[in-house]
Amino acid sequence: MEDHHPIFFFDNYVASNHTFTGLMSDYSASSLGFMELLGVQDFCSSSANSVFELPKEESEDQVKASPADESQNHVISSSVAGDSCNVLNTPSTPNCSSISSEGHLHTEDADGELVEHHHQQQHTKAKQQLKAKKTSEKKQREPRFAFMTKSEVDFLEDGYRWRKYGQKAVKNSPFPRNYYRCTSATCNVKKRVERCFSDPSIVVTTYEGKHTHPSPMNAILPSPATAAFPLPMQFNINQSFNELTNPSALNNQLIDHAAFVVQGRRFCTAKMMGDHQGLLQDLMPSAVLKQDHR
DNA sequence: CGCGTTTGACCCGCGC
DNA sequence: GCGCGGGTCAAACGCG
Repeated sequence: MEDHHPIFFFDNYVASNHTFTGLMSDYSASSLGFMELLGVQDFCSSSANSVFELPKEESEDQVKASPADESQNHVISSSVAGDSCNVLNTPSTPNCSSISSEGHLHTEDADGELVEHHHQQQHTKAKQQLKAKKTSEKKQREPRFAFMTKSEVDFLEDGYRWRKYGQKAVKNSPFPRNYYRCTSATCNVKKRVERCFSDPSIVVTTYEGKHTHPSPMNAILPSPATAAFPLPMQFNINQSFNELTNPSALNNQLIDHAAFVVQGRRFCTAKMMGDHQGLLQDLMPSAVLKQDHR
């Protein structure tokens, strides 16, 4: 491993019992320039249905304030109050089992309108059934985990195979949001990728759900380097996602104490930093700590 | 031909 | 109720 020492900047840190929400920057210059993990946002909480999200405006503000272009020196300002983290009981996308159930309805419509009408009836009926089913089910969003990445490429390789299933324009942004699903048959993990409009160099990637299978690329990924970064817990980011989004993990300190290895570079959560490098030990909401070891 | 992407339509929740 | 915005579907299309 190279002997570069990551320098972390923490802004807008918001602490809660089980979660880390904040922005984290790694200023260690990478000769590869592959990417920099700028933020880690954990959308999971210890209570099952709650989802942590940064309100859009605030997260925009956080990133917006990058000062006059110091290439490597992307400082994220903090004008956000400590409660920038909302707890939402988000209703949404249940694991709907029969969205595509209308396929068998297609008939040879030789009878024109009649068949079409019949088709429509069945169609709407199916929809109503779907709706009834949906409303009766407890709406529950899968755990989500998002991070911001400084990268030139939108789609960051993470070891899994994804199929794009949608693209939407984002309000007030010239950059679209892309929706991906894991291609593995039994796996319903989703991934959302969008570029931050206020800083186009930043890519926001959001994962939702848990992989039910190992990464097909596990074998060729670099192993976490422990020597230069002696942290008790290190994850390869491709493997750690399941752990981070595993509900059982939420009850211990995996979330708070998480370190990532991305392309051989090391990242960790603020708590991890605090405990192991003497930084951020007495975190106040919205605390700002800037250390520059350049 | 199989698999992935594109893209317009549709669905749904939410705020007014 | 209506419009808006986000999320998803699925037919058409492209590519190897």
